[in-house]
Amino acid sequence: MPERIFIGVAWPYPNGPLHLGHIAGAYLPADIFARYHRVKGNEVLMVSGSDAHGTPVTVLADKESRTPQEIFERYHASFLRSFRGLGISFDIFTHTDTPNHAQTARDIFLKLYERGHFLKQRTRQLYSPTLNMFLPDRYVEGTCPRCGFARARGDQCDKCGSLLDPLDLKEPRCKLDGSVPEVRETDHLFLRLGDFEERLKAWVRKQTHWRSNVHRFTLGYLEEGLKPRAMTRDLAWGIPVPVAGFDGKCIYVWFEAVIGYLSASKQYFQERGDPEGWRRFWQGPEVKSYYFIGKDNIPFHTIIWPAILMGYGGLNLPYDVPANEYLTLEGRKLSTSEAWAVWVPDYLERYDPDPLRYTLSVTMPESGDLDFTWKEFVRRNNDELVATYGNLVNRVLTFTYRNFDRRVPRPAHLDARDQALLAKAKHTLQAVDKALAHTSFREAVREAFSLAQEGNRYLEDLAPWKTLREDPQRTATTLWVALYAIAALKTVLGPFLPFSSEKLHHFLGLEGTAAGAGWAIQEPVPGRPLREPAALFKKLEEQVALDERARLEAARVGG
RNA sequence: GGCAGCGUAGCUCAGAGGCAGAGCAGGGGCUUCAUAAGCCCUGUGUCGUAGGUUCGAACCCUACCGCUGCUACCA
Repeated sequence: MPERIFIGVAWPYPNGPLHLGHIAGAYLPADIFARYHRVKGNEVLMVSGSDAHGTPVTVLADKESRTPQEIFERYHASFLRSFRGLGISFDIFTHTDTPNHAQTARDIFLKLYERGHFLKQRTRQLYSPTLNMFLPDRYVEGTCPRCGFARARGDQCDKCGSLLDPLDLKEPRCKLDGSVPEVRETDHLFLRLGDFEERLKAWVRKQTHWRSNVHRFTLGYLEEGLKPRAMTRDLAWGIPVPVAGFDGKCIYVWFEAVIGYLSASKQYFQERGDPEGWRRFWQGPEVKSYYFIGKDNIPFHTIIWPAILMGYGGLNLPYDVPANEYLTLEGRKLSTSEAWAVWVPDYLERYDPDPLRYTLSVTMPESGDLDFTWKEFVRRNNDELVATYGNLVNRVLTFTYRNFDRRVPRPAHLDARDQALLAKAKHTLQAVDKALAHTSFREAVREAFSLAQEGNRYLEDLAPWKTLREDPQRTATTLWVALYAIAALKTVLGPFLPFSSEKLHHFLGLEGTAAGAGWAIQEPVPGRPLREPAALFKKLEEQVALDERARLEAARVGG
């Protein structure tokens, strides 16, 4: 029976192009998961969009003397190209600057307001008269009142480690333009998260299928107690607060960004003339909703978003939040400001998508931070994709194509050795299935590759190039079995390597697409014509690793 | 300061109470269908340090050392 799977993926800030960290942390695992469920015949809705509002966008806009609108549109377009190039298969990738989203966000905000979940509080904050804006804590620096360190941040002193209130800083300066901020009073609406604390605790305790890092982090967070949290900001760029007396203020970007999951779902179905269709992915116990995010987003998805949903009512809470840890690059944390990153648009100019998808799948930071290096990338491409998988496919297909009239050979008696490989292929289909269902992507791809290795061993044992002359029947059988293993590889690697799986599907003489062929091994049909094979992957020069490493170092700023 | 994570073979990492593992690199051999690809053989590690619990500890507990991240506006 088909399942229904909702997949929400982190909403990127459109203040720069996507880099490998974004892909490994959220978009690739979400895409693998979506493709896996689609090929199994399950109904999938995978959504995300640009988080158009928020300070990072306005800061960049100021810096470049452009409007936030221009900035977000530029990078939103870039995101769409990156996803297309990498084969990240969103059903919809929208943004938060749409009337539909604003209306959805206002509706939820007002509902919580009417139900008394908001608290009005007057706060004193630093205001920059030159920038005409209230300054976020991190954009203020000054002298630490405890230890006298001259460059303490607004929220914390990096020297003595004290947590600070920016109002306590001596000689505060604005980090953006160096001006001296002044103190101003301002009213904000605070969401009383405490209203949901007990329900959240009870709910989280039951989510024993969550990854342990996510589960523990969330429980620890809840144990500390939930304080009211400001859900409005003194900003001009965003969704205006729909409550009287809050003119000139906007809804906190995180409050409305998570609502994007819902508004994007509505938009998707509206565009298909089925305005109520979204309900099938948001209501009812038969739908499972997964949220693929980086670890820094955990509390927003396991506490704040569920709290909002509880307050609103009638919609499903997350089923799982398989948050990833961080990908580091050549041993160092990725940093946009220091330009220490591999940008997706750059990557796609020079290389194919599947090698990156493969390397990141194997190096996915599921349980701890993991390091990406260009040397490993080149090695995995050459030793694993080209030599193990690509070469297996190539040697079997070219040998069959040349010696068996360009058709699938007819097998004779299957002996124990043949049966063993067929069994291994079937077992791999199940093992990968199980690993993917549990969002264990590294394990899944390892399982899949062990079949490729087994396939090479099988060929080595049976040596069809030796038996071709004296025993064509034996040779035909060997090749048929090998083709079977390759057909299995095409299926199990499809979610990871969609582009090469489609190629292989074509070479095998199959009609339609690999993505539409089901989670099953397409048994080779004797006599069916094969198509002329070509290499699935390109070998990369060792020099590539050195060049790319040098390119990184050259681009690096500061640090 | 608080919270979290990490420290296992030359390198990158798995493992999580019961004889220390994989891949890569290095060494030796076989093969030639294949993108000079493939296959086999080859691992002497105080599992960060010091204690503790246990018949038994990389694994659990405590302390310490080192590294990292987060601390609520850069995944």
